Amino acid sequence: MLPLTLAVTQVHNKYPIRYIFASKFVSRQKERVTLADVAQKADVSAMTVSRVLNNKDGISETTREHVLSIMQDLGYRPNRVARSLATAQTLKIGIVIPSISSAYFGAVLEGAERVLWDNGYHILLCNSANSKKREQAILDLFEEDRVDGVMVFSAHLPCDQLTSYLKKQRAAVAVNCEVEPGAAECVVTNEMQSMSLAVAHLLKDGRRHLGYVGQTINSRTTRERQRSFVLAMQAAGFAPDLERMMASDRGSGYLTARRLLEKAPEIDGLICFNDEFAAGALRACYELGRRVPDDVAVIGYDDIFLAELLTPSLTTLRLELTKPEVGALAARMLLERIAGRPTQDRFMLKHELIVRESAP
Amino acid sequence: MLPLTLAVTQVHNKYPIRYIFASKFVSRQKERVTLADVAQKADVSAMTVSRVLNNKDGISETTREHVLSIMQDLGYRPNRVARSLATAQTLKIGIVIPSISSAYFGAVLEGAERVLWDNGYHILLCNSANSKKREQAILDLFEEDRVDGVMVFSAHLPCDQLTSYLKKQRAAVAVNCEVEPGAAECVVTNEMQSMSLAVAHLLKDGRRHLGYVGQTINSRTTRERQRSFVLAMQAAGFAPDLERMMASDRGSGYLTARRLLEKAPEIDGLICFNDEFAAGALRACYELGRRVPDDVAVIGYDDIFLAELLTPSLTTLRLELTKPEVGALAARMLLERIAGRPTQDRFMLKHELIVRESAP
DNA sequence: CTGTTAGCGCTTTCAG
DNA sequence: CTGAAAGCGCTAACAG
Repeated sequence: MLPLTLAVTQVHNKYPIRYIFASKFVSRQKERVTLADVAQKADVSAMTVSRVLNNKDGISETTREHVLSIMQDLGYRPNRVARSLATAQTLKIGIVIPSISSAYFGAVLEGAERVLWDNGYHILLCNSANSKKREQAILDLFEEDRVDGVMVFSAHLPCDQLTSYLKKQRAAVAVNCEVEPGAAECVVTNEMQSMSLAVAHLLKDGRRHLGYVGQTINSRTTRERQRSFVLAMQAAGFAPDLERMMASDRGSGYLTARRLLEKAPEIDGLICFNDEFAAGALRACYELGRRVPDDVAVIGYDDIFLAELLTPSLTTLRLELTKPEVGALAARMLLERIAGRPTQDRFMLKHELIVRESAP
Repeated sequence: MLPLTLAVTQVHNKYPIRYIFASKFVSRQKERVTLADVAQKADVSAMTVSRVLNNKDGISETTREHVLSIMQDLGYRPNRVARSLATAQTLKIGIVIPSISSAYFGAVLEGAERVLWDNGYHILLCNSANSKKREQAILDLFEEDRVDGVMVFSAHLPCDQLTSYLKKQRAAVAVNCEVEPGAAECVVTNEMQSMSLAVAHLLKDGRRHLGYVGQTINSRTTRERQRSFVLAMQAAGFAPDLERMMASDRGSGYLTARRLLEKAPEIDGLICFNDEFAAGALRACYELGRRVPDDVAVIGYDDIFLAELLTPSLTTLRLELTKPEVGALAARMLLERIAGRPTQDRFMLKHELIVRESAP
């Protein structure tokens, strides 16, 4: 399509490490001013420049000013790569996320980024694209990058594997993952509590035929949410009715809801894995001539930005923390751990029900 | 709120570089197997190990197998920091994005990540949070990180400053930014073309009182889209009517549309900066009792995932490339440039009008 | 086919 | 208060 051919790069999988041999035709690093250049021009030792750079005590004010002005003149920028090698600290955090483009993870990431940036850390971001293999490859590479810590969101790796990968890292925080305690700090949502809220809300309204529009992607949240639906229904005295549960992958909330409603037309209440699925469900109801909320009530999860703008506006389960706050919390926990201070190692977050038009 | 106190870190702004002095109480790097360890155990020189690692020719099969097995045994992972220092290549790309959580940028980012990962590059991601100061700080830090290239999306820095920052980088691609040619490759949208499509579509429908719901955030796209609206209206023979244009920042598309409709009730067609704004406009129409599209037609930009799920489904301007494709294109251009092969240095992308219910 | 030497640009450590 | 020497873990450039 595009007039671009790429440098040939090869991935060698026989290696214990995933190693990519990049093209040789790479332009060399630009010539850059080094600390030694500054030292020479300022007529002091490299160490003096280094001390000024790191704001160490025991430097006379005159020398300091002098060195600083030379740094200015030369447009000196310290080389963090060299610095990292010498100090065994990279000031980088590796983040693994199942999907960058999801509204949910994007918002969480934003909160984490803010906290990390404010504390001098940079983010190395990788998208696992909902693949276990890639999660493993990414975590391995983070080890090679010698990141100071990693954050994992909604991992697909099973508990034992994830645990062993995280143990190899300097510090780790897992958000909505299953990990053995000790391997990483952990932020998780209380899925049973939230699902109970939703189910109770629909039942108290006199609805009796609830359906669940789930997601198939393999993660703690998808599993727990589905399991909780069954449990909550049972707790309310209903036999689990698998006919009224249907799951599919991202993007097909609309189709799934539509098939579900066609298969089980008696359904009068739908709980959807997230707000995007719920939006699809609203559309499906509309097309099938089912009025919302009169015929079918719809509840989503996450309270995304558009939830209150939909018509009817969406009743949804909102986390007690905003999504950026969740990211920020996880980031703060990671920083604590990097600093060697142990913190509470498991945060459990609740949802609250935001009642709007789709399920009053 | 949370039982967490942070390691005290300070940002010193008097320095020419933004330098953060992190806490001293940082846990040291885990003891790790080095290349020298492997060499010793395998009873070969470091260079032999290095050659095996890099898949160089001129190694006997036996030695290679032997070294590989020792690497396995020891669980060796090469240190990319050291490698970067020695080779002056980091295999990292710095990305500056105005907002991670926006559906638009998230999708673009995802495409870029995929291409970069496939070619062995990692992403250093920073959120400029729509701040010029932060953009500058980020670009400075990318220089210190010695990234192999940078990608900038919808920068806020004015053309001349952005140009000078990008010139200092090894390679750069700017997406929807104004940059002097040569400083960076560039992918931009043709705003005049797209706005003309939208305006023509509404006018041919007999509508005469068009309004524009804009965004105030300072970027090429916001400026161009607004300017194009005026120009397109003039070209169609209407005097520019500033009364029918209103802009606000992110999140308040609903409010802006509402105020606009109250101020200029004769409006029968709205063009909105993006689909989220358009969703707000739909809601505003609903609340004001204006039927869409009968009383007011609404057009958005981007064709986000939810656009066709809204009721009425949204007529919108979709780029000829999907958002991930835009990211992927930009990433490929960057890789070409890193490889030293010059490519076309400006891509101009068109929009097409996706006609749905909100403006048939 | 394999080894030796000398850095990459910074910081740690020890002297003065 | 400042400097000299050694090294972080790897690779480039020569030898052999």
